[in-house]
Amino acid sequence: MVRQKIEIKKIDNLTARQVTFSKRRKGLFKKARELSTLCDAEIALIVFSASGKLFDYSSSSMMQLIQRYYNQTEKYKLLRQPPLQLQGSDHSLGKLSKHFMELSIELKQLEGENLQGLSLASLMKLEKLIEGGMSRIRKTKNERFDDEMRELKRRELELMGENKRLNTQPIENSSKRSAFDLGIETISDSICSDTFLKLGLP
Amino acid sequence: MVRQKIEIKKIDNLTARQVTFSKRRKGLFKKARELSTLCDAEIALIVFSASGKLFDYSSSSMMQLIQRYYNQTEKYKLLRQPPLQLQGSDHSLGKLSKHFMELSIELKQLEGENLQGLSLASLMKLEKLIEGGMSRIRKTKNERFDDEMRELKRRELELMGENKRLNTQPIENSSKRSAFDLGIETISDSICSDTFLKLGLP
DNA sequence: AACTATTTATAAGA
DNA sequence: TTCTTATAAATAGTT
Repeated sequence: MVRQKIEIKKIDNLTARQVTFSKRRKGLFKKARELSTLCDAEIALIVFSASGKLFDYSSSSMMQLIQRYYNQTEKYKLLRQPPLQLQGSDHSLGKLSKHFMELSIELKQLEGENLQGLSLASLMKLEKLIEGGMSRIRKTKNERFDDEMRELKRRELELMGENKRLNTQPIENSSKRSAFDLGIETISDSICSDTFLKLGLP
Repeated sequence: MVRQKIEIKKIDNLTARQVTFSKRRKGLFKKARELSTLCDAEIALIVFSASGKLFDYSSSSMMQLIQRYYNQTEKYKLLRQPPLQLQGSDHSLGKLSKHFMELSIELKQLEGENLQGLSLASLMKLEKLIEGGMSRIRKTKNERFDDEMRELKRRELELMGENKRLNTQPIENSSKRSAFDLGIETISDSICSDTFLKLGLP
């Protein structure tokens, strides 16, 4: 950009790279401060050098800014992800259940960043607290799972019965059978892709 | 800075401020990208406009970068403040950490009544959500535990060294030695009752 | 760390 | 918003 225009790609020479890093970093931080002051913007800037040294600036509290960032992006994600209640059967989510979901999402947002501030004792308490909630979630989940299973079994029997009945009456029944298969596939699908895949499971 | 040099203070005129924000923001992000490319640096940049709109850039994953930032700053904190003030549990909780605690308590209160309204898929999602938080809690807890352990070991060695030194000087050392023993007992105590017994560790 | 020739960024105007 | 342009600021290469 000066004396001779340079190409924007990694600078090969180590010394030159370090010098440029130092100069441009200073420039970048200055620009960040200026933008914040001039335009009343909130800015967080984190820079790690290639050697791992940390440089940072934030116009106010780094914690608050990052929190605000999470809130925004998480809200956005929630909006664009037609969140699974729709495809399944639960239009029945009450207000409190929704609140519950929101809470756990907020929980998710919080732990990554704020855990660092907690003491060992606090972390242990937290673990116990959440363990308790978790066990009840698992219990309810398993009950619900049993319910689903029973329902599937029941439908299977029902369909098999129907199938048999149709077979005794020699009228085209292949379409009926494929309808059954489709039904099962849809349910498996909603468990697998929605729960396991989307959320990154074992 | 052009046509006429400007002073770095909040621009009064709203329109001018918005225009400048747009221009300088573009410039700032460009500089950030260039620095990252040229010097192999890791950069995270978060900008909120005065009106609350979010703009962000990160040379790799924002999450990873922020996590790395926390790790660094936490290490720094550990170095400056000799910890061990953990038994009188959480006076050290920041606002957000407190919020986290409150949330998990609310979570605990809620599940009893509201879990019933959730579908299997929702419950599974919830489980994963909380499991993720939990694993991070455990990870952080273990790191914290290691830190404390190391610090205790270091102090133990220090005291043993001092003790030896005092024993070689044959001036009334019996009182000194008992002081040493007392010190160790206090430390063991804090490990046993506070950490292992109270909260049930591996 | 300084210098300086150029490039780049940008304030003001259109 | 976008462009133009005069000028301030940043900086690559050099010392």
